[in-house]
Amino acid sequence: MTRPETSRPETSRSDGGRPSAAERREEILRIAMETFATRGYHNASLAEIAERSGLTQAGVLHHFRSKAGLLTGVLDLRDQSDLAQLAQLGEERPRGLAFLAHLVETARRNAEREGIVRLYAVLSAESVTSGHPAQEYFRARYAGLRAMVVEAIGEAADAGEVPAGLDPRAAASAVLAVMDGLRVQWLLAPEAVDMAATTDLVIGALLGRPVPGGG
Amino acid sequence: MTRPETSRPETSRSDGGRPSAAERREEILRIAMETFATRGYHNASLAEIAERSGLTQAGVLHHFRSKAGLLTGVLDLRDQSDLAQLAQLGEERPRGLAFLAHLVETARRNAEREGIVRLYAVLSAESVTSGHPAQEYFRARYAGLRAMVVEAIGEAADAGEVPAGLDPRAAASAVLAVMDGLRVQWLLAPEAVDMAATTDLVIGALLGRPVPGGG
DNA sequence: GTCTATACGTTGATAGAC
DNA sequence: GTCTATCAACGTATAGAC
Repeated sequence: MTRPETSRPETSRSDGGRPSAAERREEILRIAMETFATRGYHNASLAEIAERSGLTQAGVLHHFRSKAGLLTGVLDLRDQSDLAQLAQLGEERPRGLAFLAHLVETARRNAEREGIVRLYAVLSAESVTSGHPAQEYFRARYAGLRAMVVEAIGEAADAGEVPAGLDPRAAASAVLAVMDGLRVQWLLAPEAVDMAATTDLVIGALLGRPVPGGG
Repeated sequence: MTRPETSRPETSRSDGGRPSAAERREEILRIAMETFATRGYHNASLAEIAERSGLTQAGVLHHFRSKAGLLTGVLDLRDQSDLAQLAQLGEERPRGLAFLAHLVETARRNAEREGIVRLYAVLSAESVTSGHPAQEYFRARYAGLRAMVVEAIGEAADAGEVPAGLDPRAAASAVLAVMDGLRVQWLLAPEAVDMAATTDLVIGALLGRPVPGGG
């Protein structure tokens, strides 16, 4: 599921010539992602996305039938993004503690991908507003992510790596919540927050791992 | 500290007659709060706020000079809200572990105040978008809250209630982050998330408190 | 203090030429 | 596939009557 577009070979050419329709779509999506991340969905305008794409507004709407459709397209580009890539890993994802370590690693990488961080921070919260076109996307996303973390905690528990009384569902919510919350704090004050270290701190604490240098 | 306005006695009357200016302002702010919480700032319109207030749009702008001014007014109403009431407590706030317990209590109460939860979830994330009028407010808010939690952890540490190696600043970010992140998850799926219990779980884990029923 | 009227920009979307 | 032209709707804000 990494390629939502049906890229027809006869129209796809990556040389310096005129971009194919698929390439245009991809370019528009890339710019739309940045714009939604910077402005939020409602405050972003097709005109701005169009201008930055070197097209007119009508040109953009030739490739995506509506603004909401454009947002959907951006969210479907999730394979490059953030946590959601984990959903792409399918059955090959890391198990148990390794999965939780993967979350920390994701947080670390995200500190160098502000655009992605911003996109998810802004859109996930905006999605709770009434009638937001991404509401179902985020509801499903959180449900899926929670289930994955619950599963990983279960695997770790089977290996005896989790304190006996830990509620896996609460812990899963907590891990995802701390990652989300850190994004906003980090965007507002990057020097004051270490997303990876703090995520690791919480995961370690939940698992009963001794704090570094302490007891 | 429940009355931010300087209520001038000669204009303030709470009988059934025509509302005073101060009462009008308060009513508009209440409705604006709900509207910003439901729609977000950018997607909320003065027309909707006005209609729900029983005024025209021009009527609303007589009391607040601009939409941004209205948002500022809403945020200044923070004494009824959420975490921010802690900032109001000033020197009388609970200390050490009691402060952290207060955060959990706040989360518990918030489960019955969806409007406040929604307002802060939506606006805090929206504030990271470019040029957002509440950006400075939230930057200062997080800085202040982090400092308060750091201080509380320090007090708890002095009482020997904190693991030796715990980084107070990371822990403070983590506690606030988990509370923020839980808000979004809870708004999207209230039955799947227990904000208070999960906040308590994280705080307890960071403090090295044994998990309930386990060890 | 509230209204009507209005100015004036911006929005998303469509129609149709090329 | 991209454009120009156009649209109706909506946005905030102001002026001025009452």
